[in-house]
Amino acid sequence: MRRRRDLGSLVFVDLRDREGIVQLVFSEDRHPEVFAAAKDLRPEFVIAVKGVVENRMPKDVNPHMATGAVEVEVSELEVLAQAETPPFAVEDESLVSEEMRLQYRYLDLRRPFQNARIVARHRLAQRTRNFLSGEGFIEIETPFLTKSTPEGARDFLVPSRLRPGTFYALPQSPQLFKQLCMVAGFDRYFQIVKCFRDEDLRADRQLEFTQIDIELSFPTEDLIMSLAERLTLELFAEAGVTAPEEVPRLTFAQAMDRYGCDKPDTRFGLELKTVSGIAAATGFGVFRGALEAGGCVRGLCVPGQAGMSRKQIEDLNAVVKPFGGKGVVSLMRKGGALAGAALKHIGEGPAEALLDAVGAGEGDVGLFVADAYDTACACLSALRLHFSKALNLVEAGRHDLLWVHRFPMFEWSPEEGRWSAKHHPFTMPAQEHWDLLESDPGKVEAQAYDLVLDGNEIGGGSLRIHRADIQKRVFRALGFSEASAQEKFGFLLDAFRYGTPPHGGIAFGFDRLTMLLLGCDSIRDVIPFPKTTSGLCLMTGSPGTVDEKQLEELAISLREKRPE
RNA sequence: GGGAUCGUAGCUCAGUUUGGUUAGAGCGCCGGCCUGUCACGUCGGAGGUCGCGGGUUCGAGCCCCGUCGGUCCCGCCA
Repeated sequence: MRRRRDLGSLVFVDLRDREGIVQLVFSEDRHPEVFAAAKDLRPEFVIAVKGVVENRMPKDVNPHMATGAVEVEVSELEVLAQAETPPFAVEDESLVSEEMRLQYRYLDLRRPFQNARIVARHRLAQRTRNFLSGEGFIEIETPFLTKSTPEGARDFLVPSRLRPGTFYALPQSPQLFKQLCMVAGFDRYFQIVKCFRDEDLRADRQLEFTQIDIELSFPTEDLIMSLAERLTLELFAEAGVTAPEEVPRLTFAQAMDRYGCDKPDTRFGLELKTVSGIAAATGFGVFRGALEAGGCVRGLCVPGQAGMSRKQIEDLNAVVKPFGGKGVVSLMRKGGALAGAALKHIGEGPAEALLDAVGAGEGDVGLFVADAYDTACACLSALRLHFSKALNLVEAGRHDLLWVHRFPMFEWSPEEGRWSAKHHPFTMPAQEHWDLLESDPGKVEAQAYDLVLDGNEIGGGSLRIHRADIQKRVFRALGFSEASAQEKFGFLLDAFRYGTPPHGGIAFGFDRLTMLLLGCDSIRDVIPFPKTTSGLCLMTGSPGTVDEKQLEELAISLREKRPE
């Protein structure tokens, strides 16, 4: 039960279940035998009642309540379980810190709106299963206790008792197994499956999370994209969210050029422009320095913001700082004249040209960042998002889906002094770039694609390498020796020797997608029992220490963590 | 690994700027009254290691150092 309203010789009780609420009436006149017991009812008691469902008198109807026209006149009452006063009211309206919600997660989940999110998640999962089954995919389970692989995220390790000193790893994704399903002739595979990555958490990242994992044989990029789009639209429909009419495709290079980001939010403009040519013609040291170092000058126009205060402009530097930006140069057209702190260094003529280049008219401000291309992109992308929030530029109810594809195959890792796979090492390089694998790995494009929803990556995949010779060349480009490739992935290379269909697939971040479709701000809201950003479960207290006996059985001895 | 921010009653918060008598509010809780409530009303009451540890001071919720925990971000997350 939810709440009791005691009017003396008349007691009302709201009775709640998963479906909703109904009002019970305990009347001293009509049922004195149960009336006394009703006085002792308290919130969260579990009760069973018998009574007659009656229409309320017209004046007593509650129009705000789905069941407000009826009530149950109770003649028998049994208290199945009493309840202590909960630490917070089990009501949608009660304000509770997330710490409390996570500590008493079962009470938080009991709240109708939170309960509904978990039910909605179930519906999305079921819709996924039905859709993919209908498309001829079969759900195949893959192991959680598997082998640690290099590349990618940190693994969670599970010690083996039967072979002391050895460890299983929990899968970062079922990637290798789904490819082996293709080798095994399953043709179309899917799975709604937990993945484990021992990395730092965020509002949209958990240590364990759920993917909709899909793989098929004899694919093309178009085939996979079209399948993924149809699945996504099914899920939009299930969630009751209006889907966008088209799903445009951008190459990675185009996305960086226009938005400075590989998962752009396209629901608002503020597109980026490169103005290096104009900037080079000025004597401005900030511009010259960046250009001489091989960088660029890029900018964007924020309409109608020429009136920003000096402090607001100053604060923009703080927006770009976390992304390695040194600062933002701003120019305004205000009252027919130019303004901006750097105007005197840039000069009126070049300033006009810069503002023209980003499309800034009267009342607008142009913001410019001079830096290495990647840094400039990151800073301007951050500025785009900053202004979209500050100026509320996203139209309510609008959702944009788009593909970003043809990612670079490799990115240079300065720490390790080698190339590393941007997607993963099993991604098929574009065929016309195979010759560059040895000569110029940085120019190789991958047949990989990400699906982006409102600036969030909700899915990503690729066509895979199905030929052992290409796979070996990619491993070599990544700096794996023949021996280490064989040791880590030998089973995959072996499998490829026995006839492997071309294959490819995609994986959706199911939690993240659910979060976005339900309009939640945190992935934790759609996960029944999530962990905090420091990886703790406040309800169970995990992770925890274990008995010496358990460690002994595993032949594990603990040692002090070495100071960094 | 780094940055920001928060931690005061069961819950949500004010009080910290400028150290000073007995730390407050709303909700909840407990008790009384109430026959049409549905955020019931009304009268009364209880309830505090100010996250924890140390320091400065005649005196610390308030200042300093450390630590634990929540949240957000950078790095990281193929």
